[in-house]
Order: sequence, then structure tokens, then C-alpha cells
Amino acid sequence: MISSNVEDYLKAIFQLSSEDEEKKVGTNQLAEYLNIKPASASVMLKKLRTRELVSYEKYGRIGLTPKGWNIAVALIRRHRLWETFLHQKLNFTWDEVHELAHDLEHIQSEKLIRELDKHLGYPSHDPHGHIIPDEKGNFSKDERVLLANLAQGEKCRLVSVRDSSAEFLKYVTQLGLALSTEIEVREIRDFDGSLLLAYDNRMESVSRKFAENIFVKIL
Amino acid sequence: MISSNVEDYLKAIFQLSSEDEEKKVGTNQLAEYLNIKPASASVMLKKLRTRELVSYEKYGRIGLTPKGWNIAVALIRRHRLWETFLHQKLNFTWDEVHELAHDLEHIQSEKLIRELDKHLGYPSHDPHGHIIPDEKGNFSKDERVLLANLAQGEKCRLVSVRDSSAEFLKYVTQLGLALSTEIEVREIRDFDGSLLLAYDNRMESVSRKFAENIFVKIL
DNA sequence: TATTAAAGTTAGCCATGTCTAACAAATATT
DNA sequence: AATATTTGTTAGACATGGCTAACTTTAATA
Repeated sequence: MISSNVEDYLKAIFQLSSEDEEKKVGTNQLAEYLNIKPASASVMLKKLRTRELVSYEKYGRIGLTPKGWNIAVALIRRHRLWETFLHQKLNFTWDEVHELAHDLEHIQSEKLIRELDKHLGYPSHDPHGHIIPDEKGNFSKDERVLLANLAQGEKCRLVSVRDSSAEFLKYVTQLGLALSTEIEVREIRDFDGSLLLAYDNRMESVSRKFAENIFVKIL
Repeated sequence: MISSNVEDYLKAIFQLSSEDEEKKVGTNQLAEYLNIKPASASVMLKKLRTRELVSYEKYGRIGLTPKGWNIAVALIRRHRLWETFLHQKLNFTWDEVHELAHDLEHIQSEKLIRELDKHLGYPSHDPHGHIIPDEKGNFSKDERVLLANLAQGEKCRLVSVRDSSAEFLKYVTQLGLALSTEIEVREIRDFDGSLLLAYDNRMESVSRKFAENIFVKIL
């Protein structure tokens, strides 16, 4: 009924609109996110609207209908459970799980996901620190904040990452950072916004862009 | 590169040609197996030949090239490992695993399959008693025989089933039969070829067609 | 062998979803 | 406000893979 292609669109819209709460999600961002051309996205959006999965008017902002929202959240749940499975049971590192989970998440079977959840011991977070929605699509928003938003001197704990790409995660790992690492912001340079971080007996300097992709909990 | 559709074709050809060793695999059987029309199969076969995955001439018998064969066996391996996973780790019954495994088998990742194999403890057979090919595509043909080919009075052990459909497996289960059940053929009726079986302190009569879908090892 | 039946093929159509090129609308900038 | 730039849309083409209808081979049988 719902192709994995359509699922991808819905999930992408979900992700993009939860990233910049206020900002409008446009055809361009969507296209870039899905690695297609804006024209293709435009065509598809019209179809998704007809199917009552997305709500938007020509040239307007793109949003999900409740129907589309449910599908997107179910997808996120599956994605995160598979990531957890790959990490926990099959020895995958956190930078290897994303792409595979992207394929696995399209397999539609209530029972499969329910049993997988059980097999994993009902995990609350995936290997990147993201909350796993429950069967009904509920998931509490944790009060986390971007590392980039901390002030000099503040201490925090790394709770999740915003970018799940292998490139970014490899970099994070290389810096010796992982979920629950405790970090202190020693310095913020006005010049380029870069941050000097102290953690685990080491000091590293990271770019603003880097800090904008790390979620932390202030201690 | 290779769509899951093409994979399905290759696997189907593999299955059909290993079933009736001698008999020619035709467009019709293939189409029926894949739930499509012969015309569609015909068109597809031409494309598969161009890609050097199947070998056949117009109106001739359909076979796999070495390239096609490798893909098919890899698929069988994945399918059977997933079935085993669903059964062993996620509490699926043997009649529930086939369809889901059919979706899962298309996910392409060497590492995924290698780790899954490890996670399952390198199983040799799937829940239906079928041998799981190894990474190189080797798999010994076990000297099993159809229950329908036994003579009156012979004893055997159920080793695998030929039909993996939910309908058939539910029927088998309902009869109290399972892998490794020991069975004696008490009687064969000339009239309709049906068999009277004795096993586990019970006697049941089964049709010839039923017996043609059960593989046993003669004791 | 001639005819009929079964199996296989081709042509032309549809649906999905992508692309490029050309155009339209909405923002920004002067 | 007028123009320029960015953003979004439509039209028309292409690739994949299915379908029906009509036709051709091959196989079966009278």
C-alpha cells in the first residue's frame, strides 16, 4: 500500500520539521535531504497531498497530516530499534548502523518490531542517544540542548548526536567522545565560534559546526 | 545495482530448477511462482539474459549463469538465516517466517549476514529443515527423499518440507508432525495413492499430494 | 501427418518515480 | 517600487516492471 519511497518522504518531512521547529520546510531542503531534485519532490508532494499524507499549498510550507505523522513515527521507531539491534547484538559500531537501519526500517510487520523490541529488552534509546518512540508513537522530548548553546564554563553530558552519518560519527569517535562523556566548555572563541572542550583528561578544540551537531544535558 | 525484483527472478529460477532436476523450467512456471503473467516473465527474461544472469534461447529452457547462480544462492542463504533468526530469537512459528524472510533477504550487507550467522551460532538448517549455504555458496545436498516415494512398511524421519507456505505448515503442525518426527508408512492405498502414517502413538491418513511435500530420511 | 492445444513472445498501454529545461512566484536587494 | 535572486512548479522524457490482447512456436493427439 505505502511504498518505501513514500515512507522516505514522510520520514524526511518529519525530521526536517522537528529540526527547525519554526522554520518552514521547503521543496529544496526536502530534495536535498532525499538526494533528489526539487522538481521530483514537487511532483511527489502533490501525490502525497492527494493521499492525505502531507498538508501544504502550492508555494507554501510542507507539513504532515496526522496520518502521515503516524507513519513517520512508526518508521522512526523501527529505525531506532534496528540500529539498537545492529549495535547490541551484531557488533556494529555506531557509525555503521544508520544506512542498514534505513533499509530494515521499511519492513512492515507489527509483530516483527514488537518481538525485536522484546529481544532487545525494551531499550529506551538507540546507539546515538535518540529516544525510541513506543508502540503508540509516544516519545518524550528530552530536555537536551546543543553543545553550541552552552556558555563558557558550563559542564554537560553528551546525550545524543544530531547527525548520524558515518563521517560525523567517525570524527566524534576519533575525538574520544561517546554517549555520556562528561564535557566542560573551557573557552569559546569569538573569532570563529570554535569551542575548547575538556573531557576525560584531554582538551580538544572543535568547530561551531561540530558543536551544533552534539546534543548535551547540562549538569 | 541488482534490484530486489531481479533477485526474486533469479531465486525463483534457482528454486524451480533444483526442484525438478531434469524438467525444463518454463516461462509459465516461473510466472506462476512469482505471481505474475507469463508475458511479464518473458520480457524480464530477455533483460536478464542481456545482463548475463540467465541463459536461455527463445522458446528454450531457462537456466542461470554462474553469475546468476551466485546471487541466487546468496539469497537463499540470507533467507534461511533470517528465518532461523525469526524462529530462534523472535519467537516466530515456522509457518510465520517465510514471508518476512522474503523481505529481509533483499537487504544487501555482507557484514550483516556474517554477524547474523554468528549471533545464531552458525546454524546448519533453517526452521523448515533446509540446509543453509555457507558464505562461499557451498551446501551439501542431503540424501533426503520424498515421503511419497517410500514403500509400505518403511520407517523414516521427517527432515524438511518442500512447501514453506503458511497454509501447508499449519496443516503439518495440526497433524502433530514436526522436524525429526519418526514416521512409519503403514499402508499405501492404490485407489488414490493416499498414505496411512504411524507416528507418536497416532495414525493419520494423508493425501499423495501431502506426501509429495514432505522430505524424509529413510531409517 | 494434420490439427488442436499449450506454451512462449511481442506490441502497446499503464503506474511509479526520477530527470532536465523552461516557466512562475516569492523574497531580497538596490 | 523595481529588479534580481532564490525557490517552487509544470511539461515532457526516460527507466523499471507490471498487464492485456494478439500472434507464433512447440508439443500433443487424433
